[in-house]
Amino acid sequence: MKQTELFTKTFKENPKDEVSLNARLLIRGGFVDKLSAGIYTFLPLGLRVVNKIENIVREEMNNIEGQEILMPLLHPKEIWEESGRWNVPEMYKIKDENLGLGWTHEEIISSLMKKYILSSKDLPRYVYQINTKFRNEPRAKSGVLRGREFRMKDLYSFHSNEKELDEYYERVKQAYFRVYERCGLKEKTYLTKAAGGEFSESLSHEFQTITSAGEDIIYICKKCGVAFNKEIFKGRCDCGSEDFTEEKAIEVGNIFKLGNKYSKVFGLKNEDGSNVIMGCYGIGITRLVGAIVEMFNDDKGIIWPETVAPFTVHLISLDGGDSEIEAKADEIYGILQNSNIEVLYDNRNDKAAGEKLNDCDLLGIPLRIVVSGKTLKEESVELKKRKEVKTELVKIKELKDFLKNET
RNA sequence: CGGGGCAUAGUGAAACGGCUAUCACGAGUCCUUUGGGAGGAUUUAUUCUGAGUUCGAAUCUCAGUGCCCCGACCA
Repeated sequence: MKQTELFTKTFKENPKDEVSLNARLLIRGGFVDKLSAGIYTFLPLGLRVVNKIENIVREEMNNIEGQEILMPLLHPKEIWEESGRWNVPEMYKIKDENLGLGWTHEEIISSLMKKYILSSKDLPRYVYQINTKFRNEPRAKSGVLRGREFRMKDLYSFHSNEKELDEYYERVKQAYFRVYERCGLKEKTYLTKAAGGEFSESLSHEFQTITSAGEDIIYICKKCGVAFNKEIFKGRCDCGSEDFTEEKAIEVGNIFKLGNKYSKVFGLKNEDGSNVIMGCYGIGITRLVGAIVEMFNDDKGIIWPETVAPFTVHLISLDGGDSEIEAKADEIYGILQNSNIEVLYDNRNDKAAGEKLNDCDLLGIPLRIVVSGKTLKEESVELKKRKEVKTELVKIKELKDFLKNET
């Protein structure tokens, strides 16, 4: 993608009033535009990141036999009255209060499955969607970390008995860890025991990523590494230890054993009359974008992990209007494209070198390749990784092979 | 939902109740420029909305709206 054609814009100044680091960097870099508190447009750069993350999540859900569906966002009042959750504060109501905007989908999936699960022959079932959620937040804040409208993956599992749920629940846990690993968050993400909330009688598990931008407090057992959310923390770990570290963390996922709570309401039954057992599993996609930004940045901008970066290579032409250098940069752009490398090509010829380089740091694409008169004298280009300081010259002839080994 | 702060070009800022609301950057046009935000010329506003005080309001008062932060809440 040529940067002259890319629909976005970077900003030199931090947005006024915006304290949250992810909001500052995402807005300044032109990844997102804020329409209102907690309501964002994802511009091409930001959407590429969202899509990268969604695809990682999709692959991992498919790996545990999840099947993707897409549920509606307009929800009739009646279906929510079944479970008694029509009047919760989260619900945005529209159309004279006969429709609500979906803030979660237990009711919808349960009433759907009522038609498709007629006996234990139809079990187990694992279905998920990646979709928008609306939530009437009393206080949207912290950039994309807590929005009133956001992207979320929600997986629902249906089983004939508890044992089967328990087994699948463990598989989902592992799949979630693979998602966080692939997003670069593994070291800082802890499986955390938390309250079940209104969804579940038993406890739930959260996946909490340690960051000062987080709004939860968790206690991590120094002995066994299990974490506890402050809301249920009793000062003593299951392993017997009472030695903990306290951390601020952001909840990047949450899994629940719903048991028969919704199957009872919506009449999901096995042939012997017992209730179907359910689990549900959520990952906040756009929250993950924010968490990654909070985690990976420096004073110049974002440092995307390669797996979620909007592009792999940022090619920068410092040609000074010199048509020979420009032609050479075009040629290198072609080489990169032919190698199937996702490349953003800064071919702007009306920008000073400093502005291009600063934009490059702000956007945080993992690998920078500079073409200039200086490098062309050596028949080379200059490579620099965003997360490193050192640069190196690579002969243009050898570039293709070099990148094959790098990426 | 309680508490606090803020609201002026696209962005960031300035302006004692009083002169034509100022500056920087950005953006448009023309020229010169290109290794860390370069220079010149020129263009770029309903001071959030509504009411009030006053000879006179960006500035003071009241109400509303929006945004940010703390707390409460929170798949």
